[in-house]
Amino acid sequence: MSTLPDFSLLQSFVTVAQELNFRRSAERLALDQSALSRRIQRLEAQLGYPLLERTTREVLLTQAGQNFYNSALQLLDDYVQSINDSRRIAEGRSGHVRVGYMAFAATELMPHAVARFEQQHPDISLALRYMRTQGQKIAIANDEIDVGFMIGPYDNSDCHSLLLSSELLYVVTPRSHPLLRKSHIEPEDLQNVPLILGDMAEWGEFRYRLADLFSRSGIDLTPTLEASNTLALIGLVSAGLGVTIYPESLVGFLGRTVETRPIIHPDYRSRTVLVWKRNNRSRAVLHFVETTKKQGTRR
Amino acid sequence: MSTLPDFSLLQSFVTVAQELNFRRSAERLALDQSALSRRIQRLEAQLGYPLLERTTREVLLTQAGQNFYNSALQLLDDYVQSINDSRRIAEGRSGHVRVGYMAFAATELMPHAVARFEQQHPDISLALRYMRTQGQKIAIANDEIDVGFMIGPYDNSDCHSLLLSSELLYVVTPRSHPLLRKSHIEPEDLQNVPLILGDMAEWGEFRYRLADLFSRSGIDLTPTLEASNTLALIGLVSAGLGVTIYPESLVGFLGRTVETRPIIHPDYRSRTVLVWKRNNRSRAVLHFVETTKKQGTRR
DNA sequence: ATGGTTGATGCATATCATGCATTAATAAAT
DNA sequence: ATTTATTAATGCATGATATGCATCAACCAT
Repeated sequence: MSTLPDFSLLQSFVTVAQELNFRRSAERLALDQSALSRRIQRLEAQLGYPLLERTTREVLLTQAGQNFYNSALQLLDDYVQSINDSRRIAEGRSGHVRVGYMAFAATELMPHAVARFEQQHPDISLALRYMRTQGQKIAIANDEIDVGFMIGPYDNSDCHSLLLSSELLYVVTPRSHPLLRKSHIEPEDLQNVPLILGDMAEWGEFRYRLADLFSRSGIDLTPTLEASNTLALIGLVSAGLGVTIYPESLVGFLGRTVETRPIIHPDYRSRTVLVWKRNNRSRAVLHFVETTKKQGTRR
Repeated sequence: MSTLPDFSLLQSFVTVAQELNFRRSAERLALDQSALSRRIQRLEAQLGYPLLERTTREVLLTQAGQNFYNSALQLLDDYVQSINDSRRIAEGRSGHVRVGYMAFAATELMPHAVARFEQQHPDISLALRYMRTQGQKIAIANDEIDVGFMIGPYDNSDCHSLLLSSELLYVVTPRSHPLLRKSHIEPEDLQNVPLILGDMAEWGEFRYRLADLFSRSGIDLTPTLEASNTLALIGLVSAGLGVTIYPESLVGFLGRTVETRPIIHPDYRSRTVLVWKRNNRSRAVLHFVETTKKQGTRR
């Protein structure tokens, strides 16, 4: 067989296979019934075997025709798909990176990385999703995002982890509070001080790590109040109901209704890492990691 | 895009992508270089994006061209494969029908239909599978069999159903039993008579329908014994442990160790139907149905 | 027996792809 | 710097192919 039957023949056959009637099929294909009849005859001649059994009153598929019909549908679908895939590449969307980030990276780390990356790679599109740390871990494992800005460290043999920042922790107090007499806070200073923290649903990772830190200092970190969002959190602190603990990355975004003091202790730092799967070989993702890496680690 | 680029264009592009030289490619394709140049131009025009970057001295693939080249190779391969698959079907048996049957059709209905069909269509092969009614319903839905001889009626909008037989039900008793005084049985006669039936795993559909029939007569049809196969069933009846109920189609295959009496009641009949999917357009299947239909409905 | 519908066929025509000749561009050779 | 050789693109006449129209044969319903 020197030539493959053309797509117009495949599409014609698919229509006839569905209608089992030449007149209606010709109508669907916007051509004369006689032209359709000849197309099908040409197709069967080129293949060398019949696809249809027909009288002037009845059209049926042969077994080969049934099989060919199924294949033809798949072929046509794959073809259109490949044309569209190549078009996307031609139109400049040569890559795509799905980025997850949590609150601490939302103020500087992620925006700076994204801004720099888009400047250097305008042809690669990004999809940004706010997601708490635990959710990012799952989403990376499930290939729902490519990279994640999360609280670290994160030791997972399936993933790379890049340290982006290691920040001081700050105590946030009402405008008038005994702790403000000191220029900096030691963990022991927080013993028996009413504490207001974000709830576990949103701040789980942070809470878990704080509890770990304080427990090593022999301090039970049980909040007297919890809040679901930062506005409520800061509102409660402003009202004098207690203090909270913030990473440095968020301190610059506080209003004038509260005061802050750094916690001085070699271990009391908040780390943010960029995580991505070891087996993610996407060039776009590797470009993103390179760009973020070049920002340097903020200390 | 109203038309898909034809295979001759794909094949031409694939050759150019491999040679990266129009003259050599035209030679391979046995056509004039100018014709090849226009083919590639036509292909790029229909796709709407460039596949090649070229001067009079150099031909390169664009990113889209690279991607399209990979897809085109796969498509062409799949196409040839599907043509050959369908040819094998066309050249081998011109058809194949997968037939399911359950016990009641095993003695006459299915064998007669098969014998007649093979005589009329020696070119179509059959695959017979014993399968209880419920299993046949699933197998038809999952395209594991084409037609099924099953207990009916079976009302399913996705399927055709052809009534093949409507048979009397018989009571099978030991050689000596009080019920044998009567020439025929009425449902009420079975009240309080020990009953032995096939277990639900093998006889589920029959059991379900019997229970429905008897419940309408106010009779609780709970067997005192169950058996997994007919040999055990009839053995228990012979031994005087109770009676069972059989459809007419199986009565002729009983031994001399038991006696039978028909159940006379307008509703107490066992129906066998042939079922096949409405969207199964296979000519072979339709022939099988026609042949079975011509046997007439046994009453 | 008649009428309506459907797939196939003959024929003239429209449409499209090709080969030939030529041109413009470009790299290699001098 | 100039010349030569090679290659992709273009104009044009021609050949090849597909189509629409009219018609026919087959077949089912009435």
